[in-house]
Amino acid sequence: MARQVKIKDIAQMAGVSAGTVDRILHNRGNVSEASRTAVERVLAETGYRYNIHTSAVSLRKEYRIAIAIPTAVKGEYWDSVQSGIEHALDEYSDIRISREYAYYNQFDIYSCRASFESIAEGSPNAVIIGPTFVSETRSLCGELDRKGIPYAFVDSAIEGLNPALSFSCDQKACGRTVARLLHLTCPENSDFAILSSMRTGNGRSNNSLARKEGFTEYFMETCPGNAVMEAKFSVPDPEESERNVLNFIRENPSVKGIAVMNSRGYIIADILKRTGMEGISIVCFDLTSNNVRCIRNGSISAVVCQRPELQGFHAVRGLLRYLLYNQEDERKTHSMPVDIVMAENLPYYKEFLPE
Amino acid sequence: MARQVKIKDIAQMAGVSAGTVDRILHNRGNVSEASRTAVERVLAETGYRYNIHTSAVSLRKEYRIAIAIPTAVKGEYWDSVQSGIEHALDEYSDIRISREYAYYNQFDIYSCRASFESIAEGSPNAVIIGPTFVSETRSLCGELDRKGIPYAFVDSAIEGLNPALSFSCDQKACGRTVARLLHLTCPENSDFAILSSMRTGNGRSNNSLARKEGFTEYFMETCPGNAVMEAKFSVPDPEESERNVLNFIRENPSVKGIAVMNSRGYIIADILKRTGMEGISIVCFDLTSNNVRCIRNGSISAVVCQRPELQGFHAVRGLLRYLLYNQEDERKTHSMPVDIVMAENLPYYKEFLPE
DNA sequence: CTGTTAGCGCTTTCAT
DNA sequence: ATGAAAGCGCTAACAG
Repeated sequence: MARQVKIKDIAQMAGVSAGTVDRILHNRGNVSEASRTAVERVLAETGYRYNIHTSAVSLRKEYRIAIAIPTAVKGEYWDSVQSGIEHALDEYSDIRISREYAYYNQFDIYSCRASFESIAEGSPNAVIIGPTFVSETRSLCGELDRKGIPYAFVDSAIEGLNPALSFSCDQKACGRTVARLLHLTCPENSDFAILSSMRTGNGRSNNSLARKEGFTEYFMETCPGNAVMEAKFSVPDPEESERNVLNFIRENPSVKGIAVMNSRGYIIADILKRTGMEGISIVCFDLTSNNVRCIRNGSISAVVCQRPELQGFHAVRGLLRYLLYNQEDERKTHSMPVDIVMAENLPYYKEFLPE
Repeated sequence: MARQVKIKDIAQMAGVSAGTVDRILHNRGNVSEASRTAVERVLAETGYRYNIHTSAVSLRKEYRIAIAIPTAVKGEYWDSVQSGIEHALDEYSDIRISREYAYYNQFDIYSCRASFESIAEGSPNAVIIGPTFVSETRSLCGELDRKGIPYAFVDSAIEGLNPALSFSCDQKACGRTVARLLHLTCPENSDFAILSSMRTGNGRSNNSLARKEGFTEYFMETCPGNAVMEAKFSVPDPEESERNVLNFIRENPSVKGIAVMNSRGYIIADILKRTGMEGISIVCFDLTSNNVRCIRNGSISAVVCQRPELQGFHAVRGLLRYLLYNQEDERKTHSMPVDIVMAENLPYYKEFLPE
């Protein structure tokens, strides 16, 4: 069961005091080279791991963790991430942690800039970032690196930065999975289409790009004969969306499967449902409440999910471990599972069990 | 952030001592009705929740937890359950816990009886049970109830018993999900078959029954025109299996989809692969290493999983909370998510992230 | 029945 | 640079 050896034992074995061992364990300096090596040898020999609980008890510090993510709209993607964060905060509520959300509008680079600046000013102990805008993220992370504040990415990662932790799915694999599901849910010899929502801002769509890549790759390998088209719709302008979508479908009657590379599948599903179009399968991302509704009413065939809640949970958990125990040696980049949800398994889909 | 209020505060507010509050918190008796009500009022008012860490620190007790499950063969179902258990033991290694496995042969009721009897004799602090044989489980649980030892079920639950916790999937929903996947992966107008492995013992097949029910229900609702047949094969006798399976397929060429209501899909997949039969889709349960291999080589279309690892993990976690904090008020019966795994999302399928 | 008290193992001053 | 000692909040044994 390990954990029999305690700091006092280590101290005794190394011929120093508990205080010294603690200083070494936490790289707190003020130790002679001699003590350090002696203690480190004993540490290694005994495989010592210290007790989280007692540590947490005496560590009276309050940690402030800042969270910079797109505004969490109830029932949508970032809301799940936030639930995961809150869930973790609750699970670890015996450690004094305060959280501070700095939401930003994911379509507005200025709001992002403002949010990120406020974060840097607050000098929190750790930061969770949902990185939408690349350059903004870069400058925030630079600032944090300078201050020695650890940060974690959720949902996606920005290249060339050095987060303590990062969580995301292999987006190409997600795209392939969407392709497979669409392929399965359409009659043979269908053509397929990717419907993209036009973004107001320049956005990232980093994720969407990789998803498209995986998607088209799948069809090229599997049935190169079937066409994969592409069309656009607009989230803020429903009437225009409806016109565009219906036109596209009328002009391309061979298209029996539509992929939406984000969570907006319900918009298309609702249009088709409302206008009585049938026999077109829709697959998209994320179990938002709108998509749940559409899976239930049969207008969406399946959804691919990336455990947003678990990502939020583990971001907090990981940062805490980092702060409390200097456990930065762990694997930093976590590739989340890609979940498939359809009507049959929807009722049981949960990322958490307890509570 | 809660957790500012401590026992001493409660004690003061209720006009008693910390000891009394502790007694009340843990139903340890020896308290006057007056104190009890006073303290309980303050407790409710303040929303007090005590600190897990400090509690764990002073609670020096060693907990012994016994585990009675079918033998965990590497790479198979119960091995995953066991990983989850070990994972939890590791996560909570700051609490002194010792585990004792009492494996049994899930096809041999006598070995089960022996295992269960050894459990009862050991008087552990808590027990995790993989309940295969109904009457054996009943008598073990009766014994445990008598001794006041809490127990948790994993994988399935036996009716009429009173576990502190129980984890399982809605097996009917699993069956429907298998049906859906098979339906999707077969050409139109296929017929379908359930291949059942003949059991040596009388076994439970409680789970299989519910799975079949969901499966046939799906096809009755969705395409009553297509036949759903049934055939048998034998796990211990591969040659007989091969004869049976091949005969069945030759006699029923319209069958393009085969469901196996347990983890033995790879047996059928291997037979078809070896004999060069193509165009038959197989869907079964559980991500065992054999099934992983078959998904990779394309001989199994999809697999339905029930988070065995997470079940094991939460069984330990829940029992510990029960033991340490008397948190028996929680929801007892947990319905696990039903996961769908196919080639595209297989590489990322994990039940755990950390470590 | 109840209050008091001595730890649990770790962290953190504070002297030295 | 290092040891001694107090204290984190909770539990359990003991005295009353």
